[in-house]
Amino acid sequence: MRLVIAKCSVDYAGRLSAHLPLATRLLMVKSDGSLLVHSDGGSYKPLNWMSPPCTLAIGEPDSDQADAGVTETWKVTHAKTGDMLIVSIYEVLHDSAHELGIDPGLQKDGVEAHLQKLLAEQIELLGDGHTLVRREYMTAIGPVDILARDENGASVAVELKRRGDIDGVEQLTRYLELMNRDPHLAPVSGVFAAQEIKPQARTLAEDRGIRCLVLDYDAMRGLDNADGRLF
Amino acid sequence: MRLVIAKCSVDYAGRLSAHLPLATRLLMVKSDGSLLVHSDGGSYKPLNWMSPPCTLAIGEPDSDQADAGVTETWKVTHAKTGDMLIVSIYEVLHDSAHELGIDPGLQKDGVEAHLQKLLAEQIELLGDGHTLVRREYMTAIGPVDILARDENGASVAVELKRRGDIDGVEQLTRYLELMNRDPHLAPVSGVFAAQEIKPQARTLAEDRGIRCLVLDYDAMRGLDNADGRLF
DNA sequence: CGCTAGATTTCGCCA
DNA sequence: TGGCGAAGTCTAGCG
Repeated sequence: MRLVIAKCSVDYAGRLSAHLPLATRLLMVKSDGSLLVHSDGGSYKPLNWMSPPCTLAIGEPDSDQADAGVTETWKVTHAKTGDMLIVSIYEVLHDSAHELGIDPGLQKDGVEAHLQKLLAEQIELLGDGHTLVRREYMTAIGPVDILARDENGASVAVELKRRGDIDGVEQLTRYLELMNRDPHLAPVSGVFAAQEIKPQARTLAEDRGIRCLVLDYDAMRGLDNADGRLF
Repeated sequence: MRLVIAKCSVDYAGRLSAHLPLATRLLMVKSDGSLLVHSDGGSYKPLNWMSPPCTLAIGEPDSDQADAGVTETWKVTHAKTGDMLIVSIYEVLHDSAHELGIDPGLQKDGVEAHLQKLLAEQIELLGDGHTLVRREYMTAIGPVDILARDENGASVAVELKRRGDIDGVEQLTRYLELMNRDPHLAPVSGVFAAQEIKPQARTLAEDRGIRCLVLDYDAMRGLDNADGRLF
């Protein structure tokens, strides 16, 4: 990665035309040739950029540009789309290159995983007297998100989704069918829990005797995090 | 703006939880306190970030972290939402600060607006003998991009898009349905004009008797702008 | 100030 | 690989 702080103007011609007047900016050249033009504010979005795959060609200014004070021009082209980004550099204030290597990438703790953890901790959200048996309860056709017991000790299988769609109801139905054949577990009732449950999914679930539970993620997180669990 | 290249790991807790394993990355601290964590690839989107308004606090690692090799910790908090970004720095490879000043900002030449202007000027692109009635012709359900007349004086409604998708065809269909109920206008034919028309959209449009017109933006701009404003 | 629609959106999933 | 939907979306216009 190469970092250049320079007084420059920028022109983009591609899906639209855009122009950045002369100012001091950060030019970030990534190892794939892509270029980001950042100002010292705003959001994470650059003022202008070129996405990979693209190629950077550094050239001399023509006489007109040289007269105007341009010392070098960067031309970034996207081979496929023909998009073009032209940076006219007037003064370089900083220039450094760095070897970063390949990034292992972001690990997102998906909302579903987090919801599962939170619901396991707040199992009473299923109803008074409910107790957790275990998360990821294994069955022959895959893990049930949460297995619990209700106030009478009867088994409750919970399928968790961020968005409750018909697929999730079908999935839970299969688990319930299987688990209800196991005399150690039966009778097993089902709870379909999600931040948002689609009307079709709710209709299908209730038709099959599966209870629907809409979860308030923020509230659950707030409860869990009131004492500052993470840091 | 402060630029730091460092071996670091990053944790984010806010609307979601995310973790970046130890690797060398660019940390960009903008003058509004916001932080961007960039890798040497990908798109313009940072691996992780904190949007302004937020505050950066640099602190010492605790003993556990120090044992693990952490030399300093950055804690960026968003006062309003409570979002938190924690950067654990293991080694600083580069550190520089730069005064950039306020950026004058991007000047965009919008494409759809520009296309509309260009097509209005080059209305004969619709076909020989076509004449412009007006741009943004108002109807009860919104403005039609361009209303024209064909060589026989019959009304032509034009829907303009940068990329022609099914939505645009639906939109034009609604306009046509409405306008064809107006005896002053009927019969109104439709033209779906875009720089690029998706096959599905073309099929739908032609099935409804709507003509498709692919526009060559560069050629249109070239005609309009023969003196070459940009390059 | 909240809502809405567009974005040079980008990103990820799934068919 | 293309289409579709979500995003820690961001951003600008408008009521």
